[in-house]
Amino acid sequence: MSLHRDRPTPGTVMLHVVPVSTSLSSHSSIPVPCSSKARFFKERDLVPPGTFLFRQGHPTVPQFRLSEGCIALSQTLADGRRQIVDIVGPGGLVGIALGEKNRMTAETLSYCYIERQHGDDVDNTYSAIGEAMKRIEAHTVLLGRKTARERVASAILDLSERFSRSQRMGSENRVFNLYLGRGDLADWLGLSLETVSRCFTRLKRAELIDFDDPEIVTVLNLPALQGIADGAASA
Amino acid sequence: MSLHRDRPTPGTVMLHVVPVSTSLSSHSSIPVPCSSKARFFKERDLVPPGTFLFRQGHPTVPQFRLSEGCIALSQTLADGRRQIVDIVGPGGLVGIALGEKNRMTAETLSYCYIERQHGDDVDNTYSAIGEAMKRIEAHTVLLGRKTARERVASAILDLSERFSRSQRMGSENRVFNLYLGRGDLADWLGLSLETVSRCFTRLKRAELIDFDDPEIVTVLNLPALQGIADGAASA
DNA sequence: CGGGTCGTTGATCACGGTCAATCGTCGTGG
DNA sequence: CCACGACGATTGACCGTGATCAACGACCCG
Repeated sequence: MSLHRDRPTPGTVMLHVVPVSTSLSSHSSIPVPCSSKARFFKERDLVPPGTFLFRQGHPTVPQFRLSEGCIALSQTLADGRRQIVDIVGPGGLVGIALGEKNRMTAETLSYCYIERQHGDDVDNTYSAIGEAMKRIEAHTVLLGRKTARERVASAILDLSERFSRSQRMGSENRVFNLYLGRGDLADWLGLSLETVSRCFTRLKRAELIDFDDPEIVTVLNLPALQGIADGAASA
Repeated sequence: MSLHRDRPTPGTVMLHVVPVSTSLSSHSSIPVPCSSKARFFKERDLVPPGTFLFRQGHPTVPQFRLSEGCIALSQTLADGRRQIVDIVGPGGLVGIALGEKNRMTAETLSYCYIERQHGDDVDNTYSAIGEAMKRIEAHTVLLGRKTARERVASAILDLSERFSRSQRMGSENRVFNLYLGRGDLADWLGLSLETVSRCFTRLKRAELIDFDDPEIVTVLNLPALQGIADGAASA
């Protein structure tokens, strides 16, 4: 199999993976409250892309750590508008729920290795929460105040930092895998699918990035991208 | 004095208030790193509106709890665009920094009572962080996917819940104080000042809200407002 | 070969931003 | 006491960014 994004009959693999409800009925999940005293033995699992680890409004599930892969946390309005609130990469914590119901839907965007997070690993948990806060705060500024071009540039830089393989920074050409499709990017950046696509095309034509496969991107001019992302007044 | 928003010579009162730099020079602040082992005796202080408790990029300051009042946490881009990331009300935690530099600027929007947060008050801290997460996540959806009218309706509901005095919910008419001016609301909601003003006018004409003083608002039709805020398809 | 999904590109439109004028309130000083 | 300027809110006229609608091509799989 070449890559992700080939959802292999969603739901089948979930049976032995994580104790969450995949189906819409909630009776199959193990409703472990997020008690601070609960202890979990460490467990590691491989989850295919397109898997819903938990869904908005369903009972809370213990938090776990993503050791490899990419997961989208999203929230959906009544009429279907979707907003991806955070993109979680390796090392990130998923399931910071702190309530009885999930406020989020978590979907894997690639093959993911996930493992239970020990409740007593306080330092690790705390720093992961800090990282998540930092990301979401920056994203708030992006959504509230940046233009489409700035948003896309920011996203490319963010993802390139987190997902570039062989980060030999000597040559400034970072190649990396956007685990998000154009539609996912749109739902993350608060734009429409078409606008995202157009921005990619423009950045490509400006030779700031390059791509053949629309999901594998090369950063050609990092400083210029950074300038755009930071809102440097460009002519 | 009638209310807030009459900045009484900013900076003068800070001398004995919080160990943060009010002036732009950072030598006057006590650069207490956010060590988890640090203990602070509880201390309570009254801070006037328009006070900057700390600024983006300055050394971190110990976190404290807002027992009364309203504080805006904002981030500013290089070219001056400002985004208010969170509005903190009574009970909220301020200064969840977790780094060496503040990512935020904190400005009081009213007279505020602030008190030191005990580092060992883990339960309280944890739940406050959870609340902050919840707010900022909801705000992400607002910024990414809601229309101007929906944003303003959401903001009014949010603030009315948090700041309505005499919350006798029997009569559904909640009167409350927007501690934010139109410009602050704009920077919070990712809109322009004028758009915010227009939305207020429209909601007033539709008799969903009422106000004479533009900062003191009465909610006249809560369910309808809720419908708009949630994106219910309105004719 | 046909149907599905995803990405790109074009044409058009509308929501909300920008620019600008006006009004009311407040504080200050002549 | 009133004139003046500063500030905030409101309202109007206009414009531009990005959404929407639509067509098309590439690719994958059955």
